[in-house]
Parts: sequence; C-alpha cells; structure tokens
Amino acid sequence: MAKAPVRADAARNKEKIASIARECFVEQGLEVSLDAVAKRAGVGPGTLYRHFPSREDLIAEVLTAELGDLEQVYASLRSADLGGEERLERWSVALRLWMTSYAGLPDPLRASLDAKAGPLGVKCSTVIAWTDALVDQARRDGAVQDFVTGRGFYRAVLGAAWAASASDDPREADADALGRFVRDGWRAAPGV
Amino acid sequence: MAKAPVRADAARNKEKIASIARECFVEQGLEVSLDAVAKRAGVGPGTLYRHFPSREDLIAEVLTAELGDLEQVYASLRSADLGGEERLERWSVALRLWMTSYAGLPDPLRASLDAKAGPLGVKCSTVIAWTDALVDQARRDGAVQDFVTGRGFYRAVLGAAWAASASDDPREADADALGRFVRDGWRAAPGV
Amino acid sequence: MAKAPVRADAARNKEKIASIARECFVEQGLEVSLDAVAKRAGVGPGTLYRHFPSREDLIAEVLTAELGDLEQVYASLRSADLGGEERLERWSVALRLWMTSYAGLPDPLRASLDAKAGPLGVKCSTVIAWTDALVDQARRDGAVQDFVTGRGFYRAVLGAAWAASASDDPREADADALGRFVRDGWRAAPGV
Amino acid sequence: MAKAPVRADAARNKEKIASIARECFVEQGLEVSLDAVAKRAGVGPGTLYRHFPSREDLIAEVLTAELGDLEQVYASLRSADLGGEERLERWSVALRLWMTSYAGLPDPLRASLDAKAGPLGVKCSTVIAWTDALVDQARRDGAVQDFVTGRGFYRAVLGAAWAASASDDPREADADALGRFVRDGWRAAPGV
DNA sequence: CATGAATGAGCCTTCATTCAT
DNA sequence: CATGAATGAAGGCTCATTCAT
Repeated sequence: MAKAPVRADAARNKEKIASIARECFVEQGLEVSLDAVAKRAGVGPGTLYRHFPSREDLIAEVLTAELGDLEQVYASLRSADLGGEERLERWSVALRLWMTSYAGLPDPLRASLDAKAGPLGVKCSTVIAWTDALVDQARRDGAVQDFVTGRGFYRAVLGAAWAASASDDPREADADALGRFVRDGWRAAPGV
Repeated sequence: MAKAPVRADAARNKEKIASIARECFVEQGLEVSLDAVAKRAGVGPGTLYRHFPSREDLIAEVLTAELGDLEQVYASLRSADLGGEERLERWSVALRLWMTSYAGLPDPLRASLDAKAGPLGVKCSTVIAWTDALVDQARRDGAVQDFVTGRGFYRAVLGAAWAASASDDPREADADALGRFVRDGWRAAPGV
Repeated sequence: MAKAPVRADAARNKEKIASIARECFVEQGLEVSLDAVAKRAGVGPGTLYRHFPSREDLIAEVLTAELGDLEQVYASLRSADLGGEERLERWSVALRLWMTSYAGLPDPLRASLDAKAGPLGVKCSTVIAWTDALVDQARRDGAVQDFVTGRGFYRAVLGAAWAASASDDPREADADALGRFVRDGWRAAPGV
Repeated sequence: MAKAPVRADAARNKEKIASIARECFVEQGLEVSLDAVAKRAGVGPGTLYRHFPSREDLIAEVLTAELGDLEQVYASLRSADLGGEERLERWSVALRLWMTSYAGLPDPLRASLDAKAGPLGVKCSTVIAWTDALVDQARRDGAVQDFVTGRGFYRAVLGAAWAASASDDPREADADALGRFVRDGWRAAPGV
C-alpha cells in the first residue's frame, strides 16, 4: 500500500519553483507573468501548473516561508513579559510587515478573507488564529475594546497596510499614521 | 463670449458614454473592457478614446456625479448643528460609501493619492480639502487627536473601505467594525 | 458669370496648411499623421481634406516650392557653357537632392512614375521633361550612351537616391558611390 | 548529443506558417496583416508570434528558401568558365530577381543594410559576402572599376530593383534599362 | 465653406491554461 | 511525470476618411 512515492526530482522542482517565485515576487510584485517565473526556474509552464494550479496556490506556498518568521514573533510575544497593549501593538507591526512582503500582497489576502476556502485562506486562518489568541490575551488584560475580534483586528491592519503601500514611495510616516488610526482612532479620548 | 463652443452632438455623446460607463462600472466593476463600454454606448472605440484618453479619465468623469451627492453631504454637515465628533463620524460614513460606489474603486483612488497629478487626483483633492475642513472644525471642538490630518483621515477611511469591500458579500457588519477601528482604535481608552 | 470667387480666407488656409505640412515633412518625414498636420495648422481635418483630398495632393503641393529651386538649376545648366557630361552630372546631383528633400519622398515619386495620372505625376512630368531636354542636349554632345532616356535617367537617379537614404546615417559617401554607379557603371571601361 | 530536441509538431507548425506567409507575401506583398497570415495558417496569433516575434523575423525566414536558389546561382557562377564581367552581370540579374521576390521586399532589405543587427541583416550579410567574393574575382580579371565594392554593388542593384518594381506593372524593359545604368552608367565611354 | 466629432477595422501583443509529445 | 508548443480571446490604441453641425 505504497502511499505516494513522491519522486525526488518532483519535490526538488516544486521547491525550486517556489524559491524562484519568491525572488520574482520581491522584485516585481505579485503580478509577474507565471510564464516568466517558470522560465526563470528552468521548467516549463506545464510543470509550474502541475504543482501550483493557480496563482493563489503559488502565493500561498511562498508565503509559508514568511509565515515562519511571523510565527517566531508570535511565540516570543506570547511568552514575553509585556502588557497586553504593548504586545498587540508589536503584533500589529509584525502583521503589517508580513502583509507587505511583496507588492500587491494585500489584494489576495483580502480575497482569501472573503472566500475562506482557497489555498491562501488556509494559511491565513492560522495567522488569524494567532491574532485571536493575542487579542484574547489582551482582553484579559483589559487592553482592548469590546468590539475587537482577531479577525477584525487582522482586517483592520490589512486595510492600513494596503492604504500605506504606495507604488514608489514607502513613506514610513504614512504607515505609522495609519497604525495610529487603527490603534487609537481619530477621536479624542472621551473625557479628554 | 463663446468660450467653449461645445458641439451639441459631442456633448451628448460624451454624456452618453459616461452614463453607460457608469452602468458598466456598477454591474461589472471598474475593470470592464473599454471596448465593451464603447460598443454598449453605440460608439466606436475611437470616440470613447477621444473623450476619455485613459481609463482613469473615464473613472474621474463618472465619479463627478457621485461627487455631487458627496458635496451635498459636506455642505449640510458644515452648517449642521452637530458636535465635531458626530460631524466627522457622519462624514466618514459618507466618504466610505462614496469610495465604494463601484467594485474596485479604492484601487485607483489610492493610486491617485500617491500620484496626485492624474485626472482622478484633481477630483480627489477636492474631497480631501473638504475632509481637511471638517477635521479642522472638529479639532477646534477638541474632538480629534493631534496626529489627525485631512489627508490621513481620508487615507484611513479609504483603507477601511477597501478592506470591507468583499467581492460578493457586502458584510455591512464588517464595514461598521472597521469604522470603529478607525474612529476609536482597538486600544481600550487609557485610564480604563 | 463670375467664375470662381475664391474666398480669400480659403486661399490663406490652403497656403497655411501647405507651409505647415512642409515643416512636418522636414521634421518627421512624409509619413506624418495628417491629423497632426491639420492640428498644427490650426484647422480641422475636414479642411485639410477639402484642399488636399489625398496625402499625395499635399505632397504634390509642397513639392512645388522645391521645384522652384530645381527649375533655377535647370535654367542655369541649360545656358551654362559646359560639356554635356558635366551638365548632366550636375543635374543628377541636383535631382538627387530634390528627391530627398524629405524622408520617404522617393516612395511616392516612384508611385507617380508608374501611375502617371496622380497629382504628383503631373509635377514630376515637368521634371522628367527637363531631364529629357538635358539628356538630349548631352546626346548631341555625344556624352551619353544610346539607351539613355530622360525618363530612364530620372528613374535611375531615383533608385540611387532611395538606396542612399538611410534612416539615421546620411553617409554621403554612399550617395556618391551610388552616383558613380549610375554615371559610370561598375564595368571597367571596355578596352582597359 | 541532443543539441536542439526540436519538437516535431513545433517544427511542422513553423514550416506551415512560413509557407503560408510566403503565399501571402506573393499575393499581397509584405504588408499583409500578420493576424491574417496566422488565421490562414490555421494557428492562433500567439503561435505565429512565438515563432516569429516580429514581421522581420518572418520575412527573414521566408527569404531563406529563396536564398537557397540564390546560393545555387552563386555556386555555379563561381565555378563557371566565364569572364568576370559576364559573371557579375549574371549575378546582378539573379540578385535583382531575389530582391523582388515579393512586393515591398526592397524596403526591409534597405533597412537591414543600415541596421545590420536584425534578423534580416544576418541573412543579407551572407548575400553581400557572396557579392564581395564575385566582385573580387571580377577585379582580378580587371573587369570592374576601382570604386566598386561588394556592398556598394549590392546597394546599387537594390536601388535599381526598387526603382524598377512598379505596383502593378512589372515592366521588364525598365528593369533592364536600370540594369544597364548600373552596369555601364549613362556616360558615353571616355574617348568615344 | 470650415469644423472637428465620429467612425471602425485593424494593428501588435500578452498570458493563463491545455494537451500532444 | 515533465515538457513547452499551441491556444485565442481580449487588451489598448491609431488614423484616414466621412458627414452632421
């Protein structure tokens, strides 16, 4: 009952494609021609298609690597001796950086939020679960407002990440300002 | 004093194109084929191109109509007997609705924020100016935090509008939640 | 029985168009968009079309001015105290320069040679007649071979002018070399 | 030693396209719509594009067949027991016929003379090399004038071929007359 | 008579996806 | 299984010519 005798060369190919795709995404954004990726990886488009039937599959695969870094941040924040507020603030920064690993990433991320089934949706639900855990932890500290959920937090940060990502000009300031909106809101604190 | 002896037929055609384009945008989003718009408007692609050399020009034109509604909201808010907070909150809702008039609108809006020169940029700077005025008014009421600018407010609402706009499912709830993030932030009020 | 009360403004317009067209031809070659010419002349395309129903008409008109210069050369050569050979050689040079007044001119000139009826054909037949006269004169001096006709001479020079006209690089040398082919042929003189 | 494992079907397709293109060139000249060629060959425009990224590539390919004939002429002339003059004369005729295989061919040929890099330039440099060899051979026989080079000879014949090629009317006579110009020049032999 | 808006076929190119090899 | 050739429907854009104003 041999399960799946995954051929070594096939596995190598898949990995190769993913690693090249990552380079392309970094250099040219997520809209690169898949043909170009295949060519650069030294395989035919059919091979790419076999391993990653859709662009989203490829993105999901590539994002796994970055997910590793994010998980480390998550783990360290969980155990860190920090207030809930500080913890969540750091998480939102890490989240935003992850969401902007490649130009154009926020778009498929949003799509996967709405249609949860896709390959990206699976990856993202992990991140949302982490966010949920951190939000809960913060809630126990009384550090977040009642309406805040992990999913909502994730979506809000995603919107800010998207809005801050300009084509040429990174404008870190804008990203920071948007972070403040999401964290503090524009409204002057009641009673101030 | 014949400044622009706009020919009647040309004007009619331009208006026709814009109105058909609006229909197409509503039905299929902003990515529709321009040739399809032309065909449906009963004109050749060259005619469409004459009036609107780029997709952005067409979007800008179509958006002008919606801008009229928004201006009314602006005017009424300016003169309304409301606290700065309430005023800004209502503005943010109107802004969001305007920004999601068509599927895919937030994208060109963001692009026009970064490259201010385009035809959309011109339209949008008006909206930003209105936002600025309302933010200033609210600031005099002590209703907004110091870091808030009109442009920043606009961008934050845009991000929320984008994040809330799903392909199929409007999910009003999400839009509201995102509105709260932008208004109140996730952080529990200091001192709570 | 007023014949044709050629309106003054119409005449002025026609002249204006021709003069602007000449500028465009010099700068961009004969392939310029007629719309562009019209726009630069400050008239509508319809007006241009009324005066010059085809591109060829426009070229023919513009070429008339250059024709004036060429006629002067012709007149001076006719009366000059020169050998038939020298005379014809100088004519071939003048002819070639006229034929390359604008980039792309040789093409319509050749077309008008074959379809003699067109507006250009009329102009060119004058030039061919001059050439004929000079060839005859030279023949009486025993300076040309028997097979040479005015038309043939004209066509041979046209071919050389076309072949010498490169896009960027004028390469006068090539033009000279081609002139020698047409004058002397590649064959070593018999008896040498 | 599999150097180029050219797929059989691809090769067949490429050949098919080239052969259809040849037909179209013969019937309608070199300006045919490439889409039309593709359709007639029963392939999509993308397939044509894959094999021949530019019109020039297609022309170059099609010309290769004719080149075969020309090479045979070259080979037979090289070894023929002929005087240099006769040899070169025959070559000029073959050259002219090759240059007028299709309506409009002289234009890209001239372009490739100036910008030697393109796909046509490569093919043509072969022909020029052959011409050079024949000119040299003729020079050793004392059959050509000093100023004659292979390249110049080629260009002169090209100019004559262009000038002789009318749209409708082949006018063989004219072609012959132009041939005489290039061979003998219009000038009566010195000393006559 | 001038105007310039309208036409609309046609150009080349791209690229996700399929399928013969 | 890998390959890469083939597909073919768009896409945006141009411009000589016509004709309503």
